[in-house]
Amino acid sequence: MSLKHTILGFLSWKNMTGYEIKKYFSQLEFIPWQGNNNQIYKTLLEIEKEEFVSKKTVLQDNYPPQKVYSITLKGMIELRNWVMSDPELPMTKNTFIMQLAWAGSMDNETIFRLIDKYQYELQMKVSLLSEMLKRKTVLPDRSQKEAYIWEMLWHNRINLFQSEINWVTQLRNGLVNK
Amino acid sequence: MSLKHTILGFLSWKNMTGYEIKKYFSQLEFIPWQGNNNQIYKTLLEIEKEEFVSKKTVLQDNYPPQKVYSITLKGMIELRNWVMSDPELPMTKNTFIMQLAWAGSMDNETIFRLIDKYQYELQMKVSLLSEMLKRKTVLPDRSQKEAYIWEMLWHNRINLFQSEINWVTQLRNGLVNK
DNA sequence: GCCTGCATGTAAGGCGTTACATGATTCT
DNA sequence: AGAATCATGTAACGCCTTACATGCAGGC
Repeated sequence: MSLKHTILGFLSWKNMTGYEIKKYFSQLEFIPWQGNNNQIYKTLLEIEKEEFVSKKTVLQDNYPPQKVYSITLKGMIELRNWVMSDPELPMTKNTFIMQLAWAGSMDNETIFRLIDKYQYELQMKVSLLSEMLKRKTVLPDRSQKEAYIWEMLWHNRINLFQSEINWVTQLRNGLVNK
Repeated sequence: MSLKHTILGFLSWKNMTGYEIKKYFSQLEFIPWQGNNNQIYKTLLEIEKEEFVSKKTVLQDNYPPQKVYSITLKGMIELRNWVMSDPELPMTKNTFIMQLAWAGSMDNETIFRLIDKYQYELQMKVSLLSEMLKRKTVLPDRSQKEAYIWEMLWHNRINLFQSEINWVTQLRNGLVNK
C-alpha cells in the first residue's frame, strides 16, 4: 500500500488537513486512488500512530475545527526510503480489451460501433487532461526540477491515452478487410 | 465486475473446467485479474446459479473428477450484451509516478538510478511480451478476424509498455539540465 | 524423498468503494 | 428553497489476494 506514502508526500509539501488532502486526490488524475473519507482519515490516524505525522487542532469561528497534519522527521525518512525503493511496473485494468476479446464473432458494423465509442471517450479524456495541464491548477514547484517533473506526470497520463488512441486506430484499419 | 463475463467468454470458446480457466487467466497478460482459486470457483458457482452455464462431472481414473462447464443460451446472450455495452476507459495504477512526484528534491543521480531501474523493468516486460506473442501459445482463432483481434490484444500490452519507455526516456533527457 | 501437475475448494484478511451522519454557512 | 462548501468521521459491503487443505500420480 503506497496510499500512505502519497499522503506523506503531500504533507512533505505543506501542512494540510484531511479535507485538503482529499481535494488534491480528486484533482490529480494520476493518483490511483479516489481519496474518499474512509481512506484518508483512516490512513491519517494510522500514520499518526506510526509517528510519521503530528497533528494540531485549529479552532475557527463559523467553521468546524480543523486537524492540521504536519510531517515529522521520521515521516520524511520513511517517505524518502519509499521514493527510492524499487519501482513496480504499472498495472492496467482495461475491460474494453476483454470485450474485444469476445467480439470476434460479431459483424464489423457492431465492432466498429464499439470501437468508435471507445475512441471517442479516449479523445474526450485527452482533451480534458490537456486542458488541466494548461491551467496547471495544482503543482508543487519548490524548484524548477519539481515543476518539470509534475508537468511530466500530466504528460504521462496524456501519452498513455494517446497511445491507446493510436492502437485503436490501427486496430480499426486492420479490421476493415476482415 | 466483468470477471464473470471474461469467464463466460472462455466458455463461449470451448467447454472448460475451472482449473483450465485458471490457467488461461495466468497465461494471458491482458486479463486484469490473477485468476486465483477463490475468484474462479466462486464465480463459476455464481454464474451456474444464474443459469449462464451448466456443468457435467466427468470421472477420470488416476486423476480427480472434473467439473466441465459449458455456456448456455442465456449465458451467450448475457455475454453478447456485455460485449456490446459501452466501454469504460482503462484504469492504470502506476506507483512509480507517485514516487517520482516526491522525488523533486533529490539529486539527479538518485533520480536517475530510480528511472533507470524502471526503464529496465519495462524493457524486460516488452521483451517477454514480444516473446509470448511470437510463440502465440494461446489464442482462439475460429476465424481470421478473431485471430487478428487476439494478436492486437497482445500488441496493446506491448504498445502500452513501449510508450511508457518513450515517456521515461523523454523525462530523463529533460532532467539532465535541471 | 521432493517437487510438479491434476483438480477442487475454503478461510482470513486487506483494500477500496458507496453511503450514512452531523451541522453551520454561503451561494444560486 | 435547495445545493454546495467546510470539516470530520463511521458502517457496510464487495472485490481480490494469500494462504490453507486434500490427495493421487509421475518425474528427478
